[in-house]
Amino acid sequence: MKQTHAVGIKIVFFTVSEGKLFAFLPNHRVPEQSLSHNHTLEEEASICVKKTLGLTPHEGFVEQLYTISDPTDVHAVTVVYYMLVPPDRVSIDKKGKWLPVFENKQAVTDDKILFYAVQRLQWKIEYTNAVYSLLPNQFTLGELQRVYEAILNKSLDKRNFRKKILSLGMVKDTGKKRKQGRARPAEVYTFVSRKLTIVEIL
Amino acid sequence: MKQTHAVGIKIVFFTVSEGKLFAFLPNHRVPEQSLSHNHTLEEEASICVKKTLGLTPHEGFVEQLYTISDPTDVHAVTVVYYMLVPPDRVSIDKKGKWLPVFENKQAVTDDKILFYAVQRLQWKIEYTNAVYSLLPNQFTLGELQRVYEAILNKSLDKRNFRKKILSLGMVKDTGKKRKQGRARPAEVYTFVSRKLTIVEIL
DNA sequence: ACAAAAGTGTTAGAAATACACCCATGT
DNA sequence: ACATGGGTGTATTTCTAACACTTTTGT
Repeated sequence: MKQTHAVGIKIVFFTVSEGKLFAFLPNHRVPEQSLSHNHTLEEEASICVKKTLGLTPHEGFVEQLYTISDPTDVHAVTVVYYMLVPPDRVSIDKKGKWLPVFENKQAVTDDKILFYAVQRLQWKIEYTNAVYSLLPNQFTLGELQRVYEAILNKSLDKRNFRKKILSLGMVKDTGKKRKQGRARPAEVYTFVSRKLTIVEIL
Repeated sequence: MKQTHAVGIKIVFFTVSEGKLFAFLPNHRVPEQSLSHNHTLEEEASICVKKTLGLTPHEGFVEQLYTISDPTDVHAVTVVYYMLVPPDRVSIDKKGKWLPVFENKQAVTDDKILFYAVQRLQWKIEYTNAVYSLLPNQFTLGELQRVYEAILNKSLDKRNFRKKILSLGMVKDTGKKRKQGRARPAEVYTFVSRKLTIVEIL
């Protein structure tokens, strides 16, 4: 005799904007959805992404975090994911629901999930190219650094950062330059690969 | 309207013995069990551990790996764990069901799960004291090194290994010595903590 | 001329790696 | 005496971290 359970998924959506890490938390909650029959978890996650932000999952980077269970909850079993959302796909009308992760002082229902997701994200960007999904196709090293700083919540040394990134070979120079304001134009880079890659020094 | 799903758990049991990493694979399968109502995943995992090997989970180290889904499977959703089993709790009569992970050439039904579990385990022991659960309370550095070598599937330099382990402060000297065979008696060590600890150099 | 961000090298300390011999015991 | 596993130190290389000034552009 087989027993069945209500299964849900939760997705912590992250984006970086104005030098800050934001999470999508409408009503101070992590978006959640029930798993339907005939759907895999991945399919259901796609639907959740679509429904919540109007995106498809391959527009960002999605990773499964872990699975929790609580027989007394609406969902006896909940599979938790996080997704990195490119800032240009964040629509303005949802602005109020994106909370700055490190500054927010409001209570968040799923704060443990949120903090764990942040930690896993911080970890992930240290040894993979996962940040590609938080930057447009072309970007400057300054922009890249600001994304790292926003996620790690600390400032980094410019020279050491560039040395590291370039030695890892995760980005390549396009030869183009971009002017911004009244500053010196910056070199424009692209990611060598826009798929998740373990970057390690051989 | 809420839909429900059959949920299962699978546990990859590891142990180290005779200098080799073994996984418990009766019928070349990873042990599996259905989640019952009123049980959390952790409770169900405990029951599975008990039923499969006659142990309680706190006799070893248990970690959740990830959750997979297949709507056409007996279990639409399966949560995968691995557990490190102290070798002295491995009973002889189950001997034939423990397969040597790196030497085994027989087909294993859940080989992807198995290999992923091995990889996560290899990773884990690099920055935590998780191996405590594969050693008795008292052990020599030689025994500890053989456990690392079995899991990493490569040999390590004795001097560098000892330097590293001692500098991490995860073990302490008991002052006792243990004679084994016709060799020089070895210092006996214990783990500073038998809880999972992130070991890093400050 | 000045404000703003981009770009660039060196040095010192820490950590990782490679490597070979003597020690204490049992047979 | 010899076989077995235990124990120890040094030199090299690599990685990390700290640090300040010049360049190019717009105003």
